[in-house]
Amino acid sequence: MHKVDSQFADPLPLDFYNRDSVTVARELLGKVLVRLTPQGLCAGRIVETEAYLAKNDAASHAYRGRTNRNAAIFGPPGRAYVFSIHQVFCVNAVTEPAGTTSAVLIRAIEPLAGIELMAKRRGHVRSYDLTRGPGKLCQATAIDLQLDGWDLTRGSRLWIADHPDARGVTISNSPRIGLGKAKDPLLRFFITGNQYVSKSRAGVAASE
DNA sequence: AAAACGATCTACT
DNA sequence: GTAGATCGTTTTG
Repeated sequence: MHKVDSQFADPLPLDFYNRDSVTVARELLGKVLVRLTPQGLCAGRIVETEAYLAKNDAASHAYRGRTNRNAAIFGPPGRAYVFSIHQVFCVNAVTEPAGTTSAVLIRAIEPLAGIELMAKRRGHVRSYDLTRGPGKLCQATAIDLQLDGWDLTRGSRLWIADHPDARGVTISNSPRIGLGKAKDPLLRFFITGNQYVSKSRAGVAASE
């Protein structure tokens, strides 16, 4: 088995996720998404997130009730919610206590480790396209439906850790992506100026 | 059983 | 900046 690089070894604890989605979405920026497979370890710094709220959030997958697909977001925090759409997968971190339906979508990461492996999975694309986008980062790190409901606090297969060189990040936010979402509150968060943040959707409201 | 719907991506101009 | 591909999941008849 591959030895986990000690700088990424400690998963964020349950308490980190057991808070409201907006707080978790903001604080996930700068953290490191870690994926361990038999092929090796991949890791990337989270640079873009999007919060989905428990109640009155028509954009949430849980808004119209529980189904087989969205069961994970009705469960406890600190788990992954993975779904497929348009031939790709997207990954969320479930937040707030079990029974609520909040989550944070991971929209982009900046590659830190296992870059060769990620590039192999993605095929030949320009470097900044490697993990810029929720579907792309899942392809690069081999996240699929097998990880739906996975416990992110276990520190195996898939987890999130502190950045080894913790430093302040400058955060901005902007409306959600997608049609009809323009009037939504500012629930998409990203690290200002990072090349792996979605282009053409630059932030509107600086904060922090 | 059929139809509709995207928390997307790529390839254009 | 936008059109079109594409398919698993959900909803409807």
